[in-house]
Amino acid sequence: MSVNLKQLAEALGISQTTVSRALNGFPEVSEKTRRKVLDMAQQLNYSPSPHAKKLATGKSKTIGHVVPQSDHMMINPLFSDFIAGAGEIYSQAGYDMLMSVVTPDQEEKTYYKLIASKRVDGMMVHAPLVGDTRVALLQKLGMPFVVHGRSADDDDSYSWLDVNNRRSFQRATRFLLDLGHRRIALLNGLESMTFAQRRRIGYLEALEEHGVEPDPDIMSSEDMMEPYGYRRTKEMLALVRRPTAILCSSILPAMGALRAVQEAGLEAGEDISIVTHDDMLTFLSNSGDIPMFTALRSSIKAAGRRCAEMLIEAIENPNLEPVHELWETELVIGNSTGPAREQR
Amino acid sequence: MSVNLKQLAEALGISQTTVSRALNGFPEVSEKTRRKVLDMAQQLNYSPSPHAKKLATGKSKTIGHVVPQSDHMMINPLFSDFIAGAGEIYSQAGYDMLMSVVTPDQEEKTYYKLIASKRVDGMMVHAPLVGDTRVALLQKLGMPFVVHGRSADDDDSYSWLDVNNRRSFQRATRFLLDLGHRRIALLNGLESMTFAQRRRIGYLEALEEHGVEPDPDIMSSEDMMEPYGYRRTKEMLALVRRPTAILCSSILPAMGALRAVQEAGLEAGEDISIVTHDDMLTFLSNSGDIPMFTALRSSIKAAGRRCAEMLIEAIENPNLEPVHELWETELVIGNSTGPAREQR
DNA sequence: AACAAAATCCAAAGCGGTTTGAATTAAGTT
DNA sequence: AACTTAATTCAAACCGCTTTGGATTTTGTT
Repeated sequence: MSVNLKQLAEALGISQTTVSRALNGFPEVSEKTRRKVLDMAQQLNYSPSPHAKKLATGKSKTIGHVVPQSDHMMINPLFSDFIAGAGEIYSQAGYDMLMSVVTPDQEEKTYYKLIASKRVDGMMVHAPLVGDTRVALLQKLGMPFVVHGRSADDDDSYSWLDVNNRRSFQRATRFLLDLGHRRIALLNGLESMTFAQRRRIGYLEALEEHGVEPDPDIMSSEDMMEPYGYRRTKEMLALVRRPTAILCSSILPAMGALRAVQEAGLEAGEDISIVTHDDMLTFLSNSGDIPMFTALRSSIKAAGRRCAEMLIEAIENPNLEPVHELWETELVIGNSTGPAREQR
Repeated sequence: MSVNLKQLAEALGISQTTVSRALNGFPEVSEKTRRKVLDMAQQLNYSPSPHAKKLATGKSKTIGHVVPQSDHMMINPLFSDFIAGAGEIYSQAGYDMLMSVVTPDQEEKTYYKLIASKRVDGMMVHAPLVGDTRVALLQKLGMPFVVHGRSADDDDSYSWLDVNNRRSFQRATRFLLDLGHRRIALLNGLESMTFAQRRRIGYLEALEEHGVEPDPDIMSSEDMMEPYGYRRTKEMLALVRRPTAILCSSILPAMGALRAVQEAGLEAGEDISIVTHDDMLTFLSNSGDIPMFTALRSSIKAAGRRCAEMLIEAIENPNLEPVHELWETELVIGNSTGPAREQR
């Protein structure tokens, strides 16, 4: 059905060495021979054994993703979009994606093992935590990697791609302030994630610019799920001084918030405004002629694609400088915002 | 930092053969030597090279998932939960997960390649389509696989795990009929997927039992996304004879439906009932004291786990009979259903 | 003590590629 | 034609493990 190098070489009456070189585009083989080899390879349906190749070269043409089996990551619907983007690029570039789902306590060990056993040529790091140890580990082990997000503000010693979360939330908050809102709630993600921290900072900065005192009662930080948005919004609507606007960290809590608002007989964009960060999840699209939510948009799938490109680049050119990309979000006006209403 | 077999053997003053056998639990090595070998292996931090092992044994200890990069699969939020479940089991059993994101036209070729190159020991097949070719292909190639879902009703020649979709939707429909509903809408998933077909059949069977004529105007079949539920519900609410109940194929369109209902100033569970199939997505949990939706529940993550177990079982015992599991859903009563209201 | 059987252990040959160092051939000079 | 030099090609070693077939040692019998 298909042959190996040896058989191919025999069929051609040429040594394995030459055949191997011809196939791998080495310069020291004549074009004539190369043609012959390629033709015969095609004809005999030759395809090299990845295992043998990996053993011989020490490269695996594989990129590792280790996903902690906790309620914070896999839970994350962002995950599948990011993977879809990255996977697309991997396939095109001839890389395999190795995914390891592990309990958090196994995480570090898994990195070690994947790297020590040479099963991967590079690692993709998701959602860095505050004080994340993975970056240091990977640097120590000398493994190429790209971080989706950033650990610390000033660390440019590795490649990352991040959304300008601070600026993004600053803009959104300003936007609401400009509409006259003064009680602006923040439904943030878990602030153990660095991006959530940055978002809060941006939000606070904008409030301060406008001399608005932040109110802890209308700021929260939890896993970005629908019920969270619902519950917190319901609670806040019951406050004496309830917020006139809500800023959400993801479309899931935003949907929860909207549900609570509707259930209270209020109308989003009229009685209360909602702005959300929108990762453009394929299955929760905030589209339509006029989007349902006013949103800060940035495609997570596109981020996956770009991260994959960066990583492959880094693998194939080991001594490139680290690359950093800070993406700005798009502020898209939808139906969920309007001027602040008077409130007693 | 770490040694290979040869070095380990030298350190012990024993042949590689014996060391290898000791490590792999062969019987022809004395317990005394085995102990010595294991101790020294530990001490020298020996861990076998997976590449070399794969090359020598022909096994890869890897399970392949090929995900078509279309709007139907990756889109699918079910995906990440299923992966989380399966990945958990793989890790425990020492298997790697290889994920290939490909354009649909590359799909079949990808299966071929993964198998021909021995990169995988087994394949997981998701969401079979009507007239799916993957099963036949895998059978032809003699590769162990498990299907999450089923291709055809009577095909027991391979292992699958499926939810009893027909029965599930039959029950849900009966439940609504028993509450007095007669105009029951169906927001089905794409009927190119076999499970969606089965759901429709169950729905129709229940209607027929009660002598209710199905009405195509309130039956539809699309990708299971939020906007779909919203749009269709909005349309249907505008009908002269509008439905008094809606049966949804997933929690996403159900949320869309709920949004449309609330927006129309109606109350779910009072003015209109909603029942949905609930895959228990970790990020869209239909929980709480009383769940938001009355739902047919079946955990997709648990399915992932079980499928992984079945597949590993099949890989390690090649001549086992195919296994079939048909899971019943749990019918959980939530806030979204109630008796039918009179309608003019 | 002698011999067969059982228990251990080992050298070497794969698995299927890449790569080094040397040999052969072709092309270029004088 | 003789001699360099450059262009091709090759045999063999190597990557790190498994496994076959045989050799050696131990144990059990009579």
